[in-house]
Amino acid sequence: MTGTTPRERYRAQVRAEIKQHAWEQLATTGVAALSLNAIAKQLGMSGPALYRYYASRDDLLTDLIRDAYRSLADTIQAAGAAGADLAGLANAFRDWALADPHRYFLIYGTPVPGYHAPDDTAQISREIMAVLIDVSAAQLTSSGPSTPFEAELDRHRDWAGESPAPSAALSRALSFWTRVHGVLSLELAGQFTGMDFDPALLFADEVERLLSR
Amino acid sequence: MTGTTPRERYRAQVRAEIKQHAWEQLATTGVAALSLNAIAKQLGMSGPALYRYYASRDDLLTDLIRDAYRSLADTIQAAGAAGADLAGLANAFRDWALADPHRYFLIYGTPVPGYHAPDDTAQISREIMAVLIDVSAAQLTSSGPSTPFEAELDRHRDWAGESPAPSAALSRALSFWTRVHGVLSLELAGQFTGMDFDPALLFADEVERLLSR
DNA sequence: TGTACATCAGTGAACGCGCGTTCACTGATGTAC
DNA sequence: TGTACATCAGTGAACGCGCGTTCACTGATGTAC
Repeated sequence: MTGTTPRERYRAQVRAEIKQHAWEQLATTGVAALSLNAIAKQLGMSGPALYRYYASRDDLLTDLIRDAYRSLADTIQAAGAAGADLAGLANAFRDWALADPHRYFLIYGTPVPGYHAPDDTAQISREIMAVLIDVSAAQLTSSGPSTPFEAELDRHRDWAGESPAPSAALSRALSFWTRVHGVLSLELAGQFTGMDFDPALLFADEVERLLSR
Repeated sequence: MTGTTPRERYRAQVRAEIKQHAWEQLATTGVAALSLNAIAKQLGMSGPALYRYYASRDDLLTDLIRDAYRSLADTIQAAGAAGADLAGLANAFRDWALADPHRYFLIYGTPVPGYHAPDDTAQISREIMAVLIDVSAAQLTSSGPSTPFEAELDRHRDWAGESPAPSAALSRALSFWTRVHGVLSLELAGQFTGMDFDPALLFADEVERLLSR
């Protein structure tokens, strides 16, 4: 902490309050209806006052998205550092998503035409992927027969950075991501409503099959 | 066709034009910005004129959603009737989604708080699921060891209707759905941007592993 | 085939709303000497 | 410790916009005799 003045602390606190109300609004009315004026009203302030804290509506939205990414990356990295295997990572993922579905959809939901996510989220995305790859690599037992997709990954693996992981690990990390997202996003969207099985079991099933292949 | 009068034909045609422009607007500005006034302007009509064709904005949106569901169900049923196996169904799914990503997200995307899909879409959803279950059952070779999730499905299978399919088929149909959606939705949302592998191979890989388990 | 009437598509004005954002201003808080 | 000044949070008025929706009306199209 560089010497924080009272004013700086106050600013940070108000920004936090704005964000908190923004999340509530996101949950009740959706991302499209996120409104600076409405937040100001909830805070008991006039609309223009918020412009002391955010340059525009998009600026606030960007901050929310960045926070969501950062929070997810921290969660996954913590699980990885604690020695979690793929099943453990999956559970961390799921718990994080269930804790706040709107935050999950802010990252992985329907893209909003015209809105471009800030560049640094791509970096955070790679951080998450790096953990998935590491844990996948550690959990690989036999190399097994290489698939067409793994051959493809041998040719296109720049996105994995300098990772020395075999393409089987990259392939498994991608499968992990898509399977976790597949079950989670349908569950959070309520697509299983009316089928009263426990989504957690379907989720666990999908993750478990990542290994036995 | 019950005797269609010229007026009825005209009405149907204008409704179709409205929907067509609605889809274009959906693609360029997103579902939240779908606006009757804007569509009217594109059609060269005044705003209130559209109320001859749709009772409200939600009414139009509901019609779009219903059409999207119906189109997907028709596609899947046609593939099933043509004797497609799971890989064939998956390709039909993917082709349909790639043909119009916004239509896909209208069904499977981030739910809009406060908006409730029309009841008959649930029925169409079951039609789709019925095809997945049938094809899964036909393609089952050995019953194999029952999983915890299949045991769960033995207890909760009302959603599958009167289907005589074994729970292994239900389980496989659900895996099919979540895997297909997992890869497809991330691909369509542009989450693979920057990783230049071919998403089709990842997709095929995930579907293929449904069988070898 | 022609006339009288009913139906219905489309218009323009209007209402009330909330939005993002700008601007000139007030009043409180912090800083420098 | 006190005074002079700079900084900055917040206000209220205002602008322009587009939205969904209602309403009374015009004019064209179809129907019945």
